Amino acid sequence: MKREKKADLLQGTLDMLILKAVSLGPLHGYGIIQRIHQMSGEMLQVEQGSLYPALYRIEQKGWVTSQWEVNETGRRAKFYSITRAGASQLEAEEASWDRLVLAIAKVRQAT
Amino acid sequence: MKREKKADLLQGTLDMLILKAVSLGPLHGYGIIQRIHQMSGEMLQVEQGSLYPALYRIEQKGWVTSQWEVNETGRRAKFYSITRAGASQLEAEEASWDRLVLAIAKVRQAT
DNA sequence: CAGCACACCTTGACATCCTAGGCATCCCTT
DNA sequence: AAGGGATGCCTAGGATGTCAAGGTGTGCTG
Repeated sequence: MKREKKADLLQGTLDMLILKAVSLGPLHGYGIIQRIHQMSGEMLQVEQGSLYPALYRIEQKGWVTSQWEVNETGRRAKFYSITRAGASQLEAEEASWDRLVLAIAKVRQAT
Repeated sequence: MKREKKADLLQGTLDMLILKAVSLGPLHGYGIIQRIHQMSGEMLQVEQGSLYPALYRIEQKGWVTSQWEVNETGRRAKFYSITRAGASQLEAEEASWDRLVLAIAKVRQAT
């Protein structure tokens, strides 16, 4: 089983992406994947095996809440909504991301 | 043992930082930590327990070579030099990083 | 009715990172 | 002279997050 080294997105960024996607309005898991894919201009592809554990994790931390509903096509799906705590977590992660991007930019511009 | 959630830098960025630091000239492990710290404007702090395994990994992949030398203060230290393969790996990782930063920026600007 | 998209979930493997140690040398201060 | 701190290397163990690969079921469409 040759493990191709993957790492599409870096560890730690997924929570931020999910929170961002959900912050635009309640959404179910499958839709979150699509929304992130679309928002990123088809650059980011979140795997289901990454998403569902992440959603569980995030819900445990109180950043989102979930409830089963029926979507517009008549299928049942678990809709996630962002909480107040989730919104501030999103802010914090975005700020942290900005700091990291800045720091790495500094390293890269060094001669 | 309460594990404080850390994750100073994201997984996957360390190799790039090390390669960048070494690309400016041969350097030993301890110095790499200091150089990254300094280049980042004191924002990034690489732990020794992260660095040395990473260096071993990177050397195995042929991206750096090492040899014991004596530095200007008379201490023996293992100096790492970047290889041709390491240089192109650095380029690839920087390009990949740019793509990720761009993709996440797109997600974040979505309304 | 076969196949695909939708929608959920779990398991196991894996890489990477951090904490927390250990070891040795040199220099500075007390 | 002793002690501590900085320099310099390393390892072991555990925590985490992601991915590949599987499984389940429903509804639509050709």
